[in-house]
Parts: sequence; structure tokens; C-alpha cells
Amino acid sequence: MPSSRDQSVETIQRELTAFARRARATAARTHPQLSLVSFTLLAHLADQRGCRATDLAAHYMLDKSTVSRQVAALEKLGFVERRPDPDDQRVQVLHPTPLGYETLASVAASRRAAFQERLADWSEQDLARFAEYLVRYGRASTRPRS
Amino acid sequence: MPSSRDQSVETIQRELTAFARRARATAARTHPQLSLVSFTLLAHLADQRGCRATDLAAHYMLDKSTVSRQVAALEKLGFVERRPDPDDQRVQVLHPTPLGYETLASVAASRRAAFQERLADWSEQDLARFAEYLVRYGRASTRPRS
DNA sequence: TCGGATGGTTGTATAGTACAACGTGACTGC
DNA sequence: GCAGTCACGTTGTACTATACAACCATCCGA
Repeated sequence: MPSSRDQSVETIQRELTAFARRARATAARTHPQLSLVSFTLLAHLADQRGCRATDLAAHYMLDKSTVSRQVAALEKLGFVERRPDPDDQRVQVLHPTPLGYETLASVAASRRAAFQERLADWSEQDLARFAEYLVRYGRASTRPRS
Repeated sequence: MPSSRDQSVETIQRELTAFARRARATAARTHPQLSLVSFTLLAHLADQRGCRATDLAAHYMLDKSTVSRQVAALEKLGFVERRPDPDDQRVQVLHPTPLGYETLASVAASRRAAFQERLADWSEQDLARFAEYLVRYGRASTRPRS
């Protein structure tokens, strides 16, 4: 017999996967310039004030070749630039360009607006709790398993 | 100045998109036989005790061509069968085969186990609330916008 | 009965991804 | 200081999921 705990887990699983299914499509549709992946990588660069391709790959569990191509695309669009690392000639430190920061801000704003609309009728407390649960879940699923 | 409300929305957005990024990859890795999309479609068929391709497309916001191909793949693997609709010759009602039900159950179980592991140290109440929030969010993002 | 709507398939193009092979540079033990 | 190994990144190749458009077959309402 499924416990209520099992049922909650089942629901969480179903809803999160459903979200995953939709996310890419809607992102692609609303922001043809900056796909979900590109957006995320660029946002990470902005957040970290620059980092290496390898760091991106590790953080997002992507193959380095994938990151290499995504970064190349972002560079072609003028959203990131590569700076040599003085300490290690192999390394290119990636930074958003001013245009990159601009575009990021604009996409983030409109994306935020879409979320705001969906979350418009939530109480502040519910929002805070939902956010907290998601962070907690995210930590659990990125943390290296023992 | 960002309100605490804004910050919660920001966090929810970030975490949900991060989840979306990982979901497909891990699904593909752990269950090469049944991708995230195939799994979801098959699960829907099981849930509904059969439905039409068009219904799947509408429900998951996928193009009918995408569904057509996914279903063809599932059929090739022996997981679904098509039954003619006596009332409408255009329609093929899709049903999981016994093998489909079996595979679905096994993949669902192992997927559930992975979630269980991540959610192991959550209280029952937190799980219930998290599930409720996700359902609420899901309704908001699939509901046709006014 | 004809014209539009509906269900489905197929052709074509694209994005995102992985894996493998490679080149170059850095580090380590001897 | 040199050989072997490791780390960083690129490129070749292949595959999956996806959309859009063109199409065929069927259904239905005026």
C-alpha cells in the first residue's frame, strides 16, 4: 500500500519532469536568441564574474565538447569573450561582454515576468516556502552521492 | 529594490530551470530504453487507459509529428499497440502492451527510488507541501492564459 | 456534395548532446 | 631535465528530440 509519503514523492517526480518537458520548448519559443542552456551558462558566467569552460561543464554536468560549442556560439553572438589565464596557457577565462550582460538582463527580466504572472496569486509566505523547497531539492540532486 | 517576493520568484525560476537542464540527461543515462519523453507518453497512456496521438500532443504541448514519431518508436519497441477506433477511421487509439506496462512499472520504480533517495531526509509534511506547490505551479503554467 | 476541419505521417532542418580522438600545455617522480 | 601522465579545450561523428510544412485520408456541417 502506498503511504502518503510515497504519493508525495510520486507527485513531486511527475510535476518536476512535466516542468522539464515544457521548459526548453517555451524558452526556445520566447527567446530565440538565447536558449535555455545558453542562458544558463551565460548567467553563470555573470554570477561568477567569469570562469573556465571546464567549470561550466562540471557544474552543469555537461560534456566539455557541449560547453565548447555553446561557448563558441555565445562568442559568435558577441555575448562572451575569452581572456587568457596568465597562470596557465591552456585556460581561457570566460566573461560576459557588456552586450552579454545587457541581453542577459533583458531575457532574465522577461522570463521573470512570465514567472511572476504564473505566481501572481501566491502569498509571499507560500512563495518563500516553495523557493526553499526547490533549493533544498536542488542541493540534494547535485550533491555528489556518497 | 527587489522585494522578498521578487527574490523568491527569482529562486523558483532558477531552480526549476536548473532542474529542467538535468532531468533529460539523467533520464537518458539511467534508462536508455525509455527516454524522458517516451516514458511520459507511455505513462499517460497507462494512466488514461489508452488515448489518441492528438490528445498526447495537446496535453504535452508537442507537435503532432513529434508524437507520431515517438509513438512509432514505442510501437517498434513493442511497448504500445494501436487499435482502430470504430467510430472514426482516422483515429488510432493507443494502448500500452503488457510489455509496455511491465517496462513502465520497472522504470517508474527505479526512477522513484532515485527521488526517494534525494528526498529521504524530508519530513512527511514538507514533502506534502512541496508536492502541493508543484501541482499548483503546474496548473498555472499549463492553464490557457487569459 | 463540397469545403473546411481533424487525425496522422513524412520530408526537412535545427539544436543539444555525448563519445572518441586529438593537440597542446602543465605537473611529477625519478 | 625528461618521460609519462594528467588537464583543458577543439573537432569529427552520430543520435535524439523537436518544429514546421506539405501532404493524404477521413469526417462533418451547411
